[in-house]
Amino acid sequence: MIKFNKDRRNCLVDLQSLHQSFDPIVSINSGQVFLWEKHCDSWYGIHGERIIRLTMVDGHIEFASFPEERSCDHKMFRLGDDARSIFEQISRDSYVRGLVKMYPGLRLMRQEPHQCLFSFMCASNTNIPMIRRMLYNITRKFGKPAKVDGMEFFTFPSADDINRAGIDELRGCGLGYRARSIKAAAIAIVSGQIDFNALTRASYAEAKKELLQVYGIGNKIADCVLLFSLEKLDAFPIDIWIARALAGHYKWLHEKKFGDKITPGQYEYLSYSAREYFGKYAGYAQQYLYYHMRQEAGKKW
DNA sequence: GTACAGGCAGTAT
DNA sequence: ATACTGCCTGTA
Repeated sequence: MIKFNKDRRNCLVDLQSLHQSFDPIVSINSGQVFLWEKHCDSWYGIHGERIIRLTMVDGHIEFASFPEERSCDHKMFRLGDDARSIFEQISRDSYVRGLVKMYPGLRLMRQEPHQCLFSFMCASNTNIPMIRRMLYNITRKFGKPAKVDGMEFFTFPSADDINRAGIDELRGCGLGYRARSIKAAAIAIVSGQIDFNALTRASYAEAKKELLQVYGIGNKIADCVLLFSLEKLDAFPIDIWIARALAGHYKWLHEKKFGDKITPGQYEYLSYSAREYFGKYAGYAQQYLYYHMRQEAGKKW
């Protein structure tokens, strides 16, 4: 079964119909949500070269990818994860335990690394509607058109596609100063300086070090890519929302204060502490904290 | 007008 | 190490 909240970006999916034994529902995390749209009874998303469709049919979900790819759903929604074990781990913390019950289906979604990286680079110092606009423009300008259900979508361009574009063309997508960073990231990927497969096999520390070499990639963006795309489930990205959530609920963080910006020192302290505290699935805990903060704040996606 | 939005890099202490 | 600043662009 698939459920849609009133706030249209939040998409909940029943996993039982997707052959997951443990828990019922999955929700799309913030990173990938940028390019999802609802048309009629279906949600359509861009996943690299593919268009994804989720449809509610008689109480269960129908998953489709265009072009079709076997076990695409399995990969995207992390159906191979041992959800029970993960929830047990992060539920050692009583606050997160409450959130796991409150949002029983929230999960991580596995994203295409380059799409994830470019998306979070667009997200710096701006808001969701702007991010959506930038990415929408990028897909229309550099992606390939793909027709699904009579509607025209655009795939997410490869690093190569982006690299072929000039910085001015990128700016034309409304990226502003981010154009330079995105170009630099595209070059890093195309040149092989950043090798996502290698980084997936590498340790958290090693992979993060490599990502930070690239112009435009800092702590936050690196941790997002590590968590959402490079299998580092202990990565714990810190943004101002998470920082507030941590400060509001965890006494052991109170000695450190912060204003509306997070300094590198604070980032290091918060992220490291959270990884130690929540354990090897800290990133899952992060998603619960993040999601709850956004719900509380009543932000519209 | 001006403050602000889910960072980052460069420069100066 | 830490603090300060500029940066595109749109909205309130």
